[in-house]
Amino acid sequence: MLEKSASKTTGALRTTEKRAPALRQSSRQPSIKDIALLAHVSHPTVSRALQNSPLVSAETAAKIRKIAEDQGYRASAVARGLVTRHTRTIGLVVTAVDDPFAGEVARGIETTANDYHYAVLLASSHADPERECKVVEELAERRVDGIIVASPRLGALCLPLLKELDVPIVLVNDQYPSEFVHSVTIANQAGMRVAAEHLIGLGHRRVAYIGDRNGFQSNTERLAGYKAALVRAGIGFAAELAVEGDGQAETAIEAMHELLRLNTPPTAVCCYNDMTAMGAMRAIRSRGLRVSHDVSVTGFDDVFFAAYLAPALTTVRQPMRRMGQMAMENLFKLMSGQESAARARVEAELIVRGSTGRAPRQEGHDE
Amino acid sequence: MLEKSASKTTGALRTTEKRAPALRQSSRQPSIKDIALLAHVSHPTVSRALQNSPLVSAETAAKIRKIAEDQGYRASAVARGLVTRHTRTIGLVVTAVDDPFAGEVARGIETTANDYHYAVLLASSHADPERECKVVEELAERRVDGIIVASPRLGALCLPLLKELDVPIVLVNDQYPSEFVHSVTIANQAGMRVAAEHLIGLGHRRVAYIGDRNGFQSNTERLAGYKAALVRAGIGFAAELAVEGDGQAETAIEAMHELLRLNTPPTAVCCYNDMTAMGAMRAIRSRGLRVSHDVSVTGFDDVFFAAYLAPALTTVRQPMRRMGQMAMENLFKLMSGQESAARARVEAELIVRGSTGRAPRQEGHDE
DNA sequence: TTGTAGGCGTTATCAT
DNA sequence: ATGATAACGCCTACAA
Repeated sequence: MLEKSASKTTGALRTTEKRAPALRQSSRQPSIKDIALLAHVSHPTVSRALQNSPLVSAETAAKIRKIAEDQGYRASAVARGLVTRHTRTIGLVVTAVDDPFAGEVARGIETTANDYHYAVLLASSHADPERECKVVEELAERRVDGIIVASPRLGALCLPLLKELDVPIVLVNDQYPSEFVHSVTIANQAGMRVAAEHLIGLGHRRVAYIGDRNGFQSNTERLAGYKAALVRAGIGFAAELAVEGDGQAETAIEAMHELLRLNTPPTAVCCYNDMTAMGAMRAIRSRGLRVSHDVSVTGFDDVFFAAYLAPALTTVRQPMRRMGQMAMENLFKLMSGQESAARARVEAELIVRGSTGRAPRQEGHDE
Repeated sequence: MLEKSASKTTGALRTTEKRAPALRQSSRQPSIKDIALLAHVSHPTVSRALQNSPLVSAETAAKIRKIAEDQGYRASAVARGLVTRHTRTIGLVVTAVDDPFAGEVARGIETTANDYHYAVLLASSHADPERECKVVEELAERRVDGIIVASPRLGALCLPLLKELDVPIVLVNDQYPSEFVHSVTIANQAGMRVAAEHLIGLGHRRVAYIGDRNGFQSNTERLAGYKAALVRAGIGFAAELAVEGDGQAETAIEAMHELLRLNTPPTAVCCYNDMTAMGAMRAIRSRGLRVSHDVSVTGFDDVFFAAYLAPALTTVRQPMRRMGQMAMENLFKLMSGQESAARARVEAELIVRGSTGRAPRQEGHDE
């Protein structure tokens, strides 16, 4: 019968959730009709006047607007949305609001959305694919005009849902390879390869990688870039040098310690992102080693604090705000029926700072 | 006539904004009536079935739900909002999404809101009071059930608007002193005083302050706490030691340089927040001085990266997520008519780390 | 230039 | 247990 989860229906959900207390009914806001009554005109006339329609005489328009303002009239976007069939609202799904990457992307999106008088409905998935589906469904119920998903693990779970939804969707920086998905991505592989090559150029031969185990597409690509650089340099890939974190600083600490406990520890490490790099740097210091002098570190993203770390972090910059802006602009195109949008790709740029330096004299050389 | 800005009316705005391209009308989503037709029942019955009302027989309910799911039916929150008069949406106003403080508060809010099946509409003011009013108005039009304003400069501009709005509002960490405003704040003054006392206890006599010129209430209070500590220690307040940034790292660099150029530069500095402290630390290093050894630094907030700076930042911790949660819970109370909420106050806690140390031997002692 | 009459997709209030 | 009917506040014909 294929209906494994009948309880997952719309209405069913609501009853299982915590219930907020009953809402007080505040004294109703004035409606278009109230204004019409006061102005001795019909409701549509009020509607027209407030929309600056040329179909209403200047004087009546002025009178109406005056009354509307006096009454503190504020058109109901929900009523308007019901009839116009669009809400001038887009949904933004992020893994966590307080992630610096997501924050900057969100800023680009929000700013652009606002320029067009759109509002942003925020939802976090906390890297839980099930929850991600839930919030997307939620957004659909609220009839958002479009959705942007930033840095999700867009599991197989969600794909059919998204296809069924027929709401325009743009993905930022992590697309599940599929035709119908529009996305803005960065050159993950090339970016990480450049970072690794930079280290190799500094004489490093034992270069490690701390990844993200959440299964993001971006991690797969960055890891590939790292490997490519090693292989190309004739160094080859050593499995013991590729460990996994979760994109958070704290987890990276343990991952870095693990690397430093190896018989032949790395002299450099490429990190999935800046948060990871920050954790790695801390682990390095906590062992009495010096970042750059003893172990070089690279990050990815170039979040705002990267330049303020000591030493400042060498990292692969993503133009995050710009990517947010592009995502929003692509979404606008999609919403207006231009299927052209498709994939946009931005280039990554290596920013060399103090966290990377020449490889130290090797004492315990392997072989 | 008191209508200084007739053009500020609702409808008028929209025409001056950039216009997004016309939206395509996607093939309509199934409505409750469509389902009713297929199930050979009336619309209200469908509505009831989908809400798990006991007023509908188990079999019809099952049949209806099956059809609804097959059709990919998704109840329209906008239609529901029109009749129920609440949208299960709250508005969140922040100065900037990508600010780490705002981000963590937002996370607390979002998580709590979601527990109650509420959604969050995001709006940033970018510290522009005019824009702040605009977004609040915008939120009102969208008929949010409540509003949380985090760290705004709630100028006089907004106050009358907020009062008129009759939407429940909770402020986080920056309240304009007024009776009708509900807020969650931290003990700004006490917190900063403890930080300053910590430095004084370490032997520092030249203690500076880098504030925030945006005119936040929190800055006024923190500055007062700083002064109080100095006065109480018999050191007294020196105007030249109190300079202003804007809460961002970059501006703090210049502010710190200014302090270090003084004839008798400070040996310690209290910063308005962690971002400011981060900038100050960078300025200190760029002059060849060492943080802690030469100049001690304290922050405020304890954002996630504070512990990862080198040296780790001594700072006054705000339980940001918790504050977000409290704000949301207070808002729920307000929305349910309990006027009790009022002000909630949380305590600040000094977290001592490596960025503060004993005052250096003073060479050029004044007097 | 303005008014009248519908309808958007729900929930709510009556009936039956 | 179910079905008519009427809102909710706005917009959009179409008619005057």
